[in-house]
Amino acid sequence: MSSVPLTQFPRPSLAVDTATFTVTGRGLEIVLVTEDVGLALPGTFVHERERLEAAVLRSLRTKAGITGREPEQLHVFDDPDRDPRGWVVTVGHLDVVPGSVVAEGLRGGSITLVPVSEVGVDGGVQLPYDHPRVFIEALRRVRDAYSQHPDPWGLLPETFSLGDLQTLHEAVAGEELPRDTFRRSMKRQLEPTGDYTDGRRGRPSLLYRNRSAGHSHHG
Amino acid sequence: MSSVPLTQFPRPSLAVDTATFTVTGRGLEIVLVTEDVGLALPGTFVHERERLEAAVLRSLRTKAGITGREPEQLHVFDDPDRDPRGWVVTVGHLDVVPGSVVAEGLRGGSITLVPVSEVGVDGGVQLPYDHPRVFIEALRRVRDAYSQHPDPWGLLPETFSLGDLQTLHEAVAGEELPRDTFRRSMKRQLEPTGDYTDGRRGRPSLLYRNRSAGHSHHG
DNA sequence: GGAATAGTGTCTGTGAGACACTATTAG
DNA sequence: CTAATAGTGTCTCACAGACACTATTCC
Repeated sequence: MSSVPLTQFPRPSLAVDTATFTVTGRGLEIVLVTEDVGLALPGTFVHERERLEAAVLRSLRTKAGITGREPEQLHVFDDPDRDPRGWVVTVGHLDVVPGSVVAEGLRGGSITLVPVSEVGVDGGVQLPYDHPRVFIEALRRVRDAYSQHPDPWGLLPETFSLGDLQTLHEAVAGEELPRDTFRRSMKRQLEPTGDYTDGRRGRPSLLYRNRSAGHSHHG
Repeated sequence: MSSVPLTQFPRPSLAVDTATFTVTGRGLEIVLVTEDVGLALPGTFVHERERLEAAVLRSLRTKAGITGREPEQLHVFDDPDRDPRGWVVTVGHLDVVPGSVVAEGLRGGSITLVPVSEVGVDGGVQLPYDHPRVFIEALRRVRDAYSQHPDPWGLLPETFSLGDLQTLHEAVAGEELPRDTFRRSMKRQLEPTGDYTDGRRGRPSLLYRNRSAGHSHHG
């Protein structure tokens, strides 16, 4: 970067698009909003001197009526012809929120939840623009993170049983997981609280908490 | 993204910075150029309707005198105060090139090679701006890729011995690797040619080639 | 022969996956 | 009691790491 005045260079419009996931009784779902082109990832242009993360949170709040948590950058889409209105560079993002957070948006009718298995397939929902690539990369990252850590985005409450955890992981992975292997690999990363569940059917189960409270879905 | 005219939004300047690695007799090194602020990663502003990859290759060619190969996006740096000249958003990139490619730039005196172990340490080279973060993330990715694949960026010639490959991997990793484990894990991913080295000291070794010719340093 | 490099065989520990069994609760 | 869930023990397989040995070449 040299010392040429900045005004000498034409500048692109900068936008963000966000793949937001949540887990419901139906499994892993993605949050979509209705645009001119149909169902799409919520996005917005970045305001002057606004941070990308702030733009993501703003778009989730105003377009989807939900409170984002920790937007994570995925990839920059820079095809100069990707938007017919002009030169627009978009940064794809990822976020994961608990079901309670999307409830408001759902009541308001501003968002649509779609199971990830129905995105991009025949008879399912087709996303516009570069959104399919954002979706695919975001889904890959979420599944990667959950295959290595108990609860990278803190979807579960402070304490939880291994059964709760496995139900969550199976929703994210979209398939059943072997029970014994799952428990052994997860127990290493969890801290037993000494308390037990009760009131449920079957034998009460030990409650655990995450060993390292801080989130870290990197690596 | 709504249908509001694009001109309604202020736009940031868009730039790229690239951490380019190469392997020399001294090990893994990074390509730096001299700017007002001292040694820095080569970078440039993105021209109108130019792709990020094209801007990266252009900056490597004009500032470093080297031919880039496959720039890969790392991360967007969006702190509005990161550049005193105004609102500049930078996309950090990564590339890895063979030693032969940097030779021209070295003769021209436009670049400086610095061993990665001397970047960011006391008594070593301090990078300006966000460049330390680009460097660290880029180094992590290169080491990750080489710990899983034989030669993700094709630094070795078409055929090579396991000894050559191990020397390369030890340069990248910055540490010695266990010989037997290294060979067994790599042999699975390589195809023996049936030919042997000759003219070297010691027992001649089988030559291998990469099983899948195409590059893929993703995952 | 000695130094240097290449290649192989074997043992141990760890962890994944499969399978089976016991334990504790609700109804 | 049965159904349902939780928890444990054991076996096998694959692979990493350590170690030791043999093989082939240059000097």
